[in-house]
Order: sequence, then structure tokens, then C-alpha cells
Amino acid sequence: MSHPKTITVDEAVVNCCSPIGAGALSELEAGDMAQIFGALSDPARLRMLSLIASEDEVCSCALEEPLGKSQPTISHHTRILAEAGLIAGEKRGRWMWWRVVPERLKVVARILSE
Amino acid sequence: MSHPKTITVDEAVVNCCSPIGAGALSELEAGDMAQIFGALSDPARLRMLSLIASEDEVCSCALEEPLGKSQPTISHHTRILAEAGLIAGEKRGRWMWWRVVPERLKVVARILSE
DNA sequence: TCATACTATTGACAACAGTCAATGTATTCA
DNA sequence: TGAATACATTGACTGTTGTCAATAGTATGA
Repeated sequence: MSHPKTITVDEAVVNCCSPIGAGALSELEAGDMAQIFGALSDPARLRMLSLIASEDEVCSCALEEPLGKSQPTISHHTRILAEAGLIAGEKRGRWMWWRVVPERLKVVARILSE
Repeated sequence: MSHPKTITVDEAVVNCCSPIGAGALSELEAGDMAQIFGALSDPARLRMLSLIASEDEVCSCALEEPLGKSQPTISHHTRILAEAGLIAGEKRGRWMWWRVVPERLKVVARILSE
């Protein structure tokens, strides 16, 4: 759609979120940012994210055991992290492989550090 | 209590939270981090934080109108932000004055950028 | 085509969170 | 002392969220 550039990440992922100290947030922007932080606001999802961030790629099937949650719960959480743009998944064969989106993490970090 | 040093912020505020990519998080650490992100996961609180961060100090009474929320709701949200260590308040006369805790924001940023 | 394996979706339920009216507490000022 | 003001707490209501069992979807391999 429109004019894709040479970057591989969606523009909306990076082109987002002014720093918290740069004047009052609009309701819209606050809502978008709240979604991201909401994705990070659950212990299971944070541990999941740290597991994925510690490897290049992690299979969904490799998350159930360390997190001690059922398969539907794992699927639920990966979905929320993905919708927030924090991880991205690719299906290969029967397996779903997840990796973090470092650009997105940096965006969130920048919100708080400027 | 114990031996206060020359820093003005509580140690627990800064001495917290290993980066997300540095190996699997413990359940305890994940819980602590989830509390912080939970405080940031509401649009009203984010707008509130941005209002406070844009000034040196902001009175509770100055938040009701721009946020369009009732006084108890404002009080509820400031409490949650304060419990997460993101803002600190001081009562002077009848007024409660809030300011951000920049060290805490930096801690959270570091979680995501390392 | 059938059986198996990995993931997603649905439905249900309990726990939690955001909101406000009513009330309580503390401070200022007459 | 009393009235007024700013904030906190309580209680109630509603909507959201985390969880899992059951089920559906999809890919692999015999």
C-alpha cells in the first residue's frame, strides 16, 4: 500500500509516539501508547518477551513449559504482544516462530527518555 | 531507615529491573516490572504524566479540568503513578504538588533499550 | 486419505480496573 | 469556632482481562 521504502518495518511501528515530556498528549496518542504499555503490563507477557529477546527466534511450543501456562493462554499472549508491534511471528511448517521487533522497543524507550 | 546516602531518590527506584534481553526474567522481577507498565497502561494516566512532565510541578487541582475526570478519579490515578515510582507528591498547604521522577523513567527506558 | 502435531478460536468464569457519588480528613481563613 | 477548600477513602457499578477446557483449523508424514 502506498510507497514502501527500503525499511523492512512498517512505518506505523516507528513513526509513533512523542516523548512524554513534550507537551500534553492527545487522547488518540495516549490511547495508542496505552495499548503498548498494556501489552507490557502482564508478568507472563514480560517473561515471554524476555525469553524471545534472549534468542533469535522462539517457537510458540517452547513457551508453554517455562511459563507454565496452557497453549491457548500462550497464543493469547503472543497475539497481544504482536498487536502492540513488540514481536513479529512467522509460520514455518507447523511451527510459529517469534522474534522481537527491536525498533519498536526503542520507540517505547524513547517515549520515556526524552 | 538503615544508611541513607547522598542520593535523594530511594534506591529501590533505581536499583531495579534488568533489561528485557538479558536472559529470562524471574517471576518476581516480572511482577515488579508489570506494575510499572500497568501504571503506564491507561490513557488518562499517560496524559496526566505528560501534563506533569511538561511543568516543574503540577497541583492535583490542575488536572481535573484538562483530563475531564472527577476528583476521586484523579486521586486514584495519581496514587497509582506514585506507587509505581513514576511521580512523587508533596503536600503544601491545601495543595498536593506532583512532579515526575526522571530517574524512574530512565530505568524503565533502559529495560527496553538494552 | 488418515492420523498426528502445532496453533488459533470460542465460550465461560473469576479477578481486576476505571469511574463517580457520597463521605471523611485536614488545612486555611474569617 | 465555623465555613470553605483541596484531597483521600469508601462503596457500588460496569467493563475489561487472564485463564483454561473444548473445539476448530492447518500442515506434515505415513
